[in-house]
Amino acid sequence: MKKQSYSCGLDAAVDVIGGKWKALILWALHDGSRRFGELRRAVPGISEKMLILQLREMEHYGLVRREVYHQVPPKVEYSLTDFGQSLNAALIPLGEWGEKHMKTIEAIPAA
Amino acid sequence: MKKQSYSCGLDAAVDVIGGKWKALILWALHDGSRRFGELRRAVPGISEKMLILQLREMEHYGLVRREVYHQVPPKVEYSLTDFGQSLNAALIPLGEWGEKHMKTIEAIPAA
DNA sequence: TCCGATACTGAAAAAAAGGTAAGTACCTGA
DNA sequence: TCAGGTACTTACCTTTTTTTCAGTATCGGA
Repeated sequence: MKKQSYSCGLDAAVDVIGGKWKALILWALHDGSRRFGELRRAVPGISEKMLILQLREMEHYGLVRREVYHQVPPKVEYSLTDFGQSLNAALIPLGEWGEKHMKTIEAIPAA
Repeated sequence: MKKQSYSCGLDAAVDVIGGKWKALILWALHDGSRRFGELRRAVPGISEKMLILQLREMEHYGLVRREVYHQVPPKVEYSLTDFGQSLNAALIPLGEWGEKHMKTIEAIPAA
């Protein structure tokens, strides 16, 4: 999930949001901070394991900020950093493209 | 590489350009048609197998057009369809984001 | 005292993706 | 006759990614 050098900007960007879930998590965070459990519900189908794994990676990349509230029961809030927000903004056209062509894409047989 | 339904447009788009190579191939085709061998050289590090696999998938999705010239030695040209071009356009901001932050991304340790 | 909620962690297995290397067919030119 | 170029195909193997599922700690409330 990490190359040493990139052939172009898109290459680098794909490396960062690569995988099945990161883009969706980023998206789910676009309107403010969310707790772990909220995110799990916001990203349908994701397992707890994957959610944490991806969040940790995104935190490592500086896309996401993690804030722990020492309470019981525990509370952890995730939010986008400026870097994360800039990436999210760059993803908007792609999201719109997908929205526009979703019908077409869904109609394509899997095999 | 194909879900039944998508939770949002980005979800669908990521499904379409998912994987290590599709975005790069799309990119390599943005300025006109290319032959198989040209593409292989244009996308550094890709194996012939992966290139064909991805091209076939993209053809299947209607992103790429394949034209065979019955000559010897054989000649096959790949180019973007309008659909492919629209996707490519949606990827431009992402490419620019990657370009802009490439230094930052490269500086992040892999582990 | 036991249950539930929260946010995780770890091991193991399954599935998907990618890599390597060899082989195919065809004609051309040496 | 034989190597060379093109565009693949096939089989096999390794790596990476994702899933599954059980388990941890804490405290409040029934």
